[in-house]
Amino acid sequence: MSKQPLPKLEDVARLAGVSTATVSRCLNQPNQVVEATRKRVQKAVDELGYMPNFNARSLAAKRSKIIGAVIPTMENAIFARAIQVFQERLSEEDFDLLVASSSYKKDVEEKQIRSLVSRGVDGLLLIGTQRDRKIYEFLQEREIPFVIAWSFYDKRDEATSGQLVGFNNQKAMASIVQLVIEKGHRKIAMLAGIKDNNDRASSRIEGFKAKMAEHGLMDPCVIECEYDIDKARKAFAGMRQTFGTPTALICANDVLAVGAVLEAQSQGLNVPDDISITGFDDIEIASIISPALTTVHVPHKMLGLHSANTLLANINDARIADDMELKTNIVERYSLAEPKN
Amino acid sequence: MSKQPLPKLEDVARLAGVSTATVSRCLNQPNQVVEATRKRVQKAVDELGYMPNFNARSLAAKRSKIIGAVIPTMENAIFARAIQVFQERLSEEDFDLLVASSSYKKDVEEKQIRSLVSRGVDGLLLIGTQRDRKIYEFLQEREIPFVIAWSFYDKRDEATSGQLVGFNNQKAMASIVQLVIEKGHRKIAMLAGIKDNNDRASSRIEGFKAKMAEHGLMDPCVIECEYDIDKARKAFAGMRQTFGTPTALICANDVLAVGAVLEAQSQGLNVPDDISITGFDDIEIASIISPALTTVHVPHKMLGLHSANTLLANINDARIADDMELKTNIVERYSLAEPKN
DNA sequence: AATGCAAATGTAAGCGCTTACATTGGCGCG
DNA sequence: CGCGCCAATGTAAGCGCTTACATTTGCATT
Repeated sequence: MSKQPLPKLEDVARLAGVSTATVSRCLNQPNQVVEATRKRVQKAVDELGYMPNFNARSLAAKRSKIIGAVIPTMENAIFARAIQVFQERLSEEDFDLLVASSSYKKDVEEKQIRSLVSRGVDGLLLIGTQRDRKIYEFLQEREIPFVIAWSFYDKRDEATSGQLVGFNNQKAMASIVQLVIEKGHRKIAMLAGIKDNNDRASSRIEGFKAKMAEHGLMDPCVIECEYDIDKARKAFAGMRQTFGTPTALICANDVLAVGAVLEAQSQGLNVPDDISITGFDDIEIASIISPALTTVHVPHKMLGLHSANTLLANINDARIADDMELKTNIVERYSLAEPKN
Repeated sequence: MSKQPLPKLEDVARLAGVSTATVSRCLNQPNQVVEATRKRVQKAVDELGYMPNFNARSLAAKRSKIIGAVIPTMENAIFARAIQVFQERLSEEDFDLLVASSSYKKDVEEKQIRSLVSRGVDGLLLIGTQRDRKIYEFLQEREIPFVIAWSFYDKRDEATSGQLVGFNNQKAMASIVQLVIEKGHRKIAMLAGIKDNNDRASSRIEGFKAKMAEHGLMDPCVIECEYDIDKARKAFAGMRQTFGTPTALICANDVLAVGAVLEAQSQGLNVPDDISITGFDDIEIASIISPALTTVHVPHKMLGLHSANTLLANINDARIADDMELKTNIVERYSLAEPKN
């Protein structure tokens, strides 16, 4: 059974007795075509089982109805969830989603961005602001709308064109540190994310340090660790050995916090009686682990939704939408308490 | 700053003093071009910052180097993880991934498949076998290679062309039910997934029922429930009210099991002393919740990887790769014990 | 030096659409 | 009844590549 040639626009035109231009209009700007012909064309389309060839369309029309997204990894629930909503929203507007993941690697991300642009994406979703200036220039030169999700800064670095849809990582982290300090903790350490090429991780560390300094707690212990439960366990174990055990451990995200909790418990520590541990993100595991984590709630789905809306606005109106700051809030559960000693 | 026209293949050809065909060959079959010219062309490419237009390429060459995937949802960690690996593998072969999610809806899935085909994808990843026969016909007619992940059956339904890369859901479920029965349980109920348009969910239910019947335990209680912790809690609560409390609850996946555990605990039941609860999938939360779940381990990443390999094989060799059955295994943790009474 | 052949390169016809511009036709109005 | 105008449709020129086929080149043979 060999592939019979698929019907093309021309075949539809012939069958309907109109020109290709009219068929094209029926498909793309139906209101420019009078009802009678539109119906005739529709009939021909149905009869032939015609489906447009999007590559040809993209080539001729110079728009692809494809949005590209480069995220660090889909294994991280926070991105998966946001991407899911992002995609659903785009789908409503007949855009499809080309995804790539960079595994947090700068050069991989750059390659992927270029590849997506080569594919003629109409817009791009990126995570965080930290990347080579030349990439921003590249995108601007080609006039590709893009939004940067997850980060938000009050003052913009000029280099980052594109729209920001995110939250202030530094402030959010500072707020939970503030809470921990208010509970009476002084010996506080941080289990942080890897800050290389990751402005969210850096900002959270800054937020921690700044708030500590504000209370006269200088040079606190900060250990960077990859996003992984087991690595977090080891990192926490190492921290205890090297720096001793803090009364409170601030984690840059819930996965690290879960690792720390698990390790603390297996080392015979009671959370929160012996050590308080806080998370960041408020993903599912935060409320499943026992004790449930006191953590910073991040509106992941909102991030996905607003990123989509902002991007669509920029594509359709060619008018630059505003940056959007989303709010986080602390959800207090049971992993944070006043220090016992 | 208006968009200056991007360099095209012709510009490169002119600058390098060769024909467009040669440039094209340099890019696609470099070994057909002699070293000297190749270098000259490369220089021109670099100088102009030339990037090929993939839409034009796809149109002319009739292959897009894009793979499509339609999954139920990315919010489900099992799919997200598999897709991540799938994408990484494709990326190695310079394929990009167009993803769509169907939210478990049959008609949405169909629409997305058609859209992806319109985009000219070179291959397709689908989840599970259960869909309209006409979709299979559609795909076959157009000779689009596709693999169906997550399901595996010893005997193939003829309608499902495409390759299967999955595991036998029925057998896997039967094996854990067997274990539960061996522990001495007789009053066993199941918290199942929604089986509409979902052969994995159906198979797991069948596996449960068959194994129960094998031990003379007829008409066991089976309640279907959406993939959601809170809904699982309510479903379990409802089950207790209507059918009483089983000594063991088999859940169709870990998310449902976690919901059941949480609800059981909040109703004052001890897991596993008062009730044993088993999961399925072995995702992260299975080992984080306390008690950690005894569950069926599914090799999600393998699923993603082998799906990619199978698909690539079918695309490149135009030779149909074999179906692939992956093995699951039971991981015993602490949520299953012998019944006390 | 003439010959043959394969390897390297060039020529040009599409791939299936969109859209600027040209043409047609219907209708209100003087 | 003829004119002008606008809405509906048609014509045809690309969009930026790939590739079948034609041509040229280089080189080993005789």
